[in-house]
Amino acid sequence: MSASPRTRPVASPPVRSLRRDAAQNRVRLLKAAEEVFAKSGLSASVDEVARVAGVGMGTLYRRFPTKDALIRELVVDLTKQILGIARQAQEVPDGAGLESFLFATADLMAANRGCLARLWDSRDADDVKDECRTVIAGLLADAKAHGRFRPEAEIGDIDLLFWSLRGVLRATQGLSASGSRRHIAVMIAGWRPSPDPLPEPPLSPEQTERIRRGSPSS
Amino acid sequence: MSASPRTRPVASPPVRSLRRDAAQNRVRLLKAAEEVFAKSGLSASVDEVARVAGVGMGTLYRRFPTKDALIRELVVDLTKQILGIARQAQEVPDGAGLESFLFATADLMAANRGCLARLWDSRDADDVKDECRTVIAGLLADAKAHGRFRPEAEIGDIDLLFWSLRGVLRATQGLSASGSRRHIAVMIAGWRPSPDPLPEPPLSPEQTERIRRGSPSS
Amino acid sequence: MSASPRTRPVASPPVRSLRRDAAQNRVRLLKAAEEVFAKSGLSASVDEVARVAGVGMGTLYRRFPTKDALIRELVVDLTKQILGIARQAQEVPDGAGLESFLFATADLMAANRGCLARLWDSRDADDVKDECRTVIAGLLADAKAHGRFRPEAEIGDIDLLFWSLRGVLRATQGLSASGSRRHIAVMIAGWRPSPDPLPEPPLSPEQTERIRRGSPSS
Amino acid sequence: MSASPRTRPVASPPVRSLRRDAAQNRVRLLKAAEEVFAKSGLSASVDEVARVAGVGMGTLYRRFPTKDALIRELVVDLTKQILGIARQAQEVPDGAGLESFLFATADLMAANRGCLARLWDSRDADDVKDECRTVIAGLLADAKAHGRFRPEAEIGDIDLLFWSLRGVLRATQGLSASGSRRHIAVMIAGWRPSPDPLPEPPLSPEQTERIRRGSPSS
DNA sequence: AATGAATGAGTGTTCATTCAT
DNA sequence: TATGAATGAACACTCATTCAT
Repeated sequence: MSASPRTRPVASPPVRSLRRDAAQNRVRLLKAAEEVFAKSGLSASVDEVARVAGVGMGTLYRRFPTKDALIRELVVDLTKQILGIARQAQEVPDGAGLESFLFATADLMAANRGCLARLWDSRDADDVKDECRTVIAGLLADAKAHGRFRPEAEIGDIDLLFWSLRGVLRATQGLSASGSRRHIAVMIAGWRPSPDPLPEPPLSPEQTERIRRGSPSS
Repeated sequence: MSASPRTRPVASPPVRSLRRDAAQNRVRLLKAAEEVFAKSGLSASVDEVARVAGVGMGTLYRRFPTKDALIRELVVDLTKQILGIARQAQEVPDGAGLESFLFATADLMAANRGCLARLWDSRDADDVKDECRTVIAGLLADAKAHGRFRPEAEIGDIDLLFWSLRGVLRATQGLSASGSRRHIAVMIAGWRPSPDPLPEPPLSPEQTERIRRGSPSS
Repeated sequence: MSASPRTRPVASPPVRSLRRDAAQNRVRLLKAAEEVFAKSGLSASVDEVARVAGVGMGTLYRRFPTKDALIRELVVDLTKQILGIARQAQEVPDGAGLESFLFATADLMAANRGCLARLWDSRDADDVKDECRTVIAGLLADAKAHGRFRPEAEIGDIDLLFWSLRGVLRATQGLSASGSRRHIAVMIAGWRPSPDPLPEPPLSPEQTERIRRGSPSS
Repeated sequence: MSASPRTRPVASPPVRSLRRDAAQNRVRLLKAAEEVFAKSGLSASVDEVARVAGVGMGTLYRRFPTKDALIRELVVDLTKQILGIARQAQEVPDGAGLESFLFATADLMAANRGCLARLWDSRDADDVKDECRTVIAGLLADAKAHGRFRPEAEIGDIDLLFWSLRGVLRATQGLSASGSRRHIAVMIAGWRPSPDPLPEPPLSPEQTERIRRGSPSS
């Protein structure tokens, strides 16, 4: 809090930093949005968000031009955290990175249910998601190389896995993350190498892409 | 089913077809609702449903007293079909009934995405769902007895599986059922008996019940 | 009920008589309308009226071109009955005709509350009402001549009295006619000749007329 | 009230007049509602009220959560004014308070016809109405004690009187208050002590209560 | 910069009236 | 002719967004 060496010099020009209270309001609004959307879904009113944040409507709309932009910001934040987790998982040895990534992400999502509905099927934070995807692809390759995942597993299967996880999290709203952890555990078991091949082919990359690039639904 | 003498000749018109029109409209409305809700979610407007069905607002409200009742009807119809599938699955030998039930249900749900959001977390058609659950519990016991499912599997895990399936179906809107079939295949593989125990405990029956009896969310 | 001399010959052409069942439906509808409107006000739906009458909507609209016409018919019927009472009151001796007319009319209205809201301020049955007014004017003159009513009483004061009576009947819906009878009694007492003149002038005939000819309100 | 030092100079604008606008709109809405309901009845649409007030629908609903609440506010306002009049009437000597109360109330109601339909048969402002009733009972007792009202007069008869007054006011919409004043004058004359007893008994308190506590009708 | 009042298009629903059967 | 299903304009009310203060 003191003027430590880390503090960015006041005059730094490239990103015009928000004034202290403005930034505070921004954070407050994001927290309130997460809370409100987690409780009542994305159809909750912006008035409710502003009320919980303790700011006026005008302030909300000064920080975020539309309700959609507010949600998008939640999505971007969450995506960035997931990317962080994925990168940490790269350090895990013996091809177990993917698994630890999945469990950690499930826990993170359980604590950030507000914007899950928009997490994987909107064009928000596409660059971050692309990077995330690259890292995950590496984790998957590593897992397969170490014999922890079936060789048939493709990156699109991780999409499937996340979509299914979202379904579990949506249903277990208000409960602990144990449901989603159990779900992840079963899915990982399903992806372990096995003499029985999967009877169903994977989604084609085109299909997956169409979904990932899809417009945000209601 | 055969052309029995009782079958009225196709061309006879003047019999009392008033009801037939009404029934036609009913079906048209349900189809339109399924289509519209599948595309735009349950928050789609009833005007849109009526427009797609090609009828006036009043007709919709003559058949279904509220928008909710319309959705409920979709849910009830689908639940009944699922129960039918479950019963057929009871005939499948060697403990494979559960698996064929899961694949068939995934296909059915893929063709009826409109009301999935209400399928498992509303109190609609509770009696049918309860019966469904009983049949499924039998299928699961059978599968476990034949060594096709882990002994740790509980009925609540089937809930988890359906919630995850809903997530996949929601994400793959507009696509074929292949994604959901692949997901089911992986999950079944995950439930196959294995020396590695699942690291996570199941949801308690109380938790599952709380979700199943929950109020319809947005 | 027998073919008495008074019975109009069946073949009489000038008014084409409705077929028996049609006339029955007409009566049933009027009774149902009276009942429904008395219970729920004139804003009750025509569906309800048809339902209570036990006929279809089409039948209702065949007999009465609009809801308004149905109400008007109730008004006309009631007005005719009031005219009948007024004429009978002409036979009462000693200037007491007006008073007996008022009590009798109050009772009649209490039993026909359905259309009271339209009774005195619409243009329905204007000819009958005009005749009614003439007879009442005679009763009033008679009452004044016999010293039973103040000489200051004018025909417009009878309008006032009926309007006030309607207010009482509206308020005492569901109760007996005793409230309205008491009200009439007090008003008659107020109109008895007295040394104290009324401090307020009567409504001008123009004002009264404007109300009587007013458009039907909601 | 005088130009005290505290009075802020008229021209000072920047003080915090947000609330002033809101209050202005509130008053404008109440005036518009009164006007619209007086002209078209309580079934007039809220759009019409908003239009006449010159504000958007949202503003109306910001001030009053439902149409009913708007009407209720009119009722409450009017009831409070009536209570004020009743209290002033307590100062009138010689038992004439009730009469001056009745005339003043008739004038007030004539200027506030919009919500009369709800004034006496809803549970709005019940506490104010109860107090009003107590004061009126005192006025009536005083009038009887001074020989200005028949001893048979009961508080329920004042209800009757007000119901009848409402009928007159409803009918004389668009006219001056002279009709209602004349009506009050006649009723007061009718309640003057007289050797002729009223031929009808009063409403029982139970009956009156049932009406006063009745649900709002259409 | 912050506030919260104002806006108005949109929602679910009703109901007088029409019309196919 | 009788039926009741179909119609659609109208209603009460909501909410994302704008704007005066």
